[in-house]
Amino acid sequence: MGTVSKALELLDLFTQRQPQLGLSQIAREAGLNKATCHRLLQEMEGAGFVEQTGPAREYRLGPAVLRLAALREAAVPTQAAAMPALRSLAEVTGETAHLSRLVAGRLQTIGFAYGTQHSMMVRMEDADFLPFHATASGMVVLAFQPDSLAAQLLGAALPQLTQSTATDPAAFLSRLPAIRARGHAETESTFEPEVHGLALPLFDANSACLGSIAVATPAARMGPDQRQKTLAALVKAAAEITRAWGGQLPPGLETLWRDVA
Amino acid sequence: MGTVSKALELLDLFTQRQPQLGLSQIAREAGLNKATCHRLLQEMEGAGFVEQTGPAREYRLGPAVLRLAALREAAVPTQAAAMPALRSLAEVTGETAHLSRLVAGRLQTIGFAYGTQHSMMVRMEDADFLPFHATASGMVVLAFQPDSLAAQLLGAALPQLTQSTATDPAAFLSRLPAIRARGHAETESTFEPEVHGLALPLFDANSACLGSIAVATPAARMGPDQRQKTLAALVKAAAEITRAWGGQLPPGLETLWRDVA
DNA sequence: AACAACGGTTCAAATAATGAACCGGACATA
DNA sequence: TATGTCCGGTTCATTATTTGAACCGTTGTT
Repeated sequence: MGTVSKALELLDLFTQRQPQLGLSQIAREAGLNKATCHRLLQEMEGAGFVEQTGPAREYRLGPAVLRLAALREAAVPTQAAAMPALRSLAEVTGETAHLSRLVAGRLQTIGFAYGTQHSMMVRMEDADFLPFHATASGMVVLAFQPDSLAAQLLGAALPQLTQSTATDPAAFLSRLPAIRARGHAETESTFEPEVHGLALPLFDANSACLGSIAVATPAARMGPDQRQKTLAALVKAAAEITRAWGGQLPPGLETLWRDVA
Repeated sequence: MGTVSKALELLDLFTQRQPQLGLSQIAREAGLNKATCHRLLQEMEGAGFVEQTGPAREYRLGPAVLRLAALREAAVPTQAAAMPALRSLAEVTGETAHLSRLVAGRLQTIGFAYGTQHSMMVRMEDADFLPFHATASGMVVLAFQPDSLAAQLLGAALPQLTQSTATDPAAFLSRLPAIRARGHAETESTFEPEVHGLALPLFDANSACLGSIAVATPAARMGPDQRQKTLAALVKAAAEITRAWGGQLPPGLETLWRDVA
């Protein structure tokens, strides 16, 4: 792996929960030598991608990334184009809707919206990575990848997040064709107890699946009626976002979804 | 210069006007070998920082930057914290307000807002770099840097953008003390003909100037009354943003601004 | 006083980056 | 159709950079 990849991987260590990291911690988590990390961080600091804060000299993401994101959104308005459909989805279902897409082999949260009816909601965090094996989003995205790619993205070690989490990669992969045939993925309590997930795939212009749209519901509120309503709203939102992104549904899926709605 | 810096510099080539670039063009503009560029871009593509589009195989910024920007804003809500004051500034003055900050030795546009009264406005673009020598924002930021840093940031070659643009670095630098004493910078037709600029500095917790807030007005609309109104609104907005950012005005400036308003 | 963890630095050894030349294809010109 | 040019991409011997164990000074704890 080249130096540049190593440097960019360091940026992945920053999360909502750990927005600031010390040098030693970065080196530890990245599995790199402290001196190497220091040099890489120096270079990235010079470009404004990270900055050092306060007396503890911790590192955090720098202001240069704001410019890049603004340019990206201006060139390819992925998030902005999807938000109306996402908000409408949250409103109609009354639940938490979220959007994720495949970025460099991981599933990245792009946006989310809350419904307004209920006081108890499934909480989402922006800019997170979702585990493929424990979320409806991850499952549906994997289900619509070529088999070998799906196995590769899934990886070998599946952390057990709840009692219901799948932990055997082979068993997990064997369930993907059924998801593909159904056109959506459904989970309950695989990511967090009492959280129900329902996800549909999103496609690019070549009918390749590059993300998903999903609704997360407290399990107690998910019955047959709510499930039907959620599915119908998801189909509508998925079609709208795919259109907004200039995507193309793979053959068969359109009719499959039409029956649901 | 290290490999990482070279790679990150490639990202600077992408702008609003050139959101997509071919390999040869990137190599040319960056002054690097084509093979080197190709390898750097490959690595960045693997991390989702750039992606290749269509049959021409041009490169553009990738979706990974969105996550970083979201995290940055969550950790340090620079833009979000400043937008209310910026919008209010645009509304009160009726003109185009914009906010910029120093990032890796350049002045980067962070946000802007338009007034609503007029149909003719000075147009702004987000995520641009502003020239130090031809904008009120650039001048006021330089004026509040240590002398040696100001000279370094300014550089040696000052492109002549209009008839009124300053082109001699030494002469330009000699005017900075007066700007610092006045507490604001003013330009007319130095960046683009018939555009008047008025800018105030913004400060961090150590009273170091890290950016500016400015109002751009069509020269035809800028008279004594409008100028006074704009200055007063700028003082208010600058104080508000400095406070929101946890900044500290340098001694003397507060009283200086109080007289203006 | 002893210890551990921190951020940061050093320098010989190991490794990765570099770039001139090259390839095949697309396009324009003649 | 022949010729030339520019494109994205690749190759590989040469070169220069990256690497990491050991180190430094500081800080906070026991």
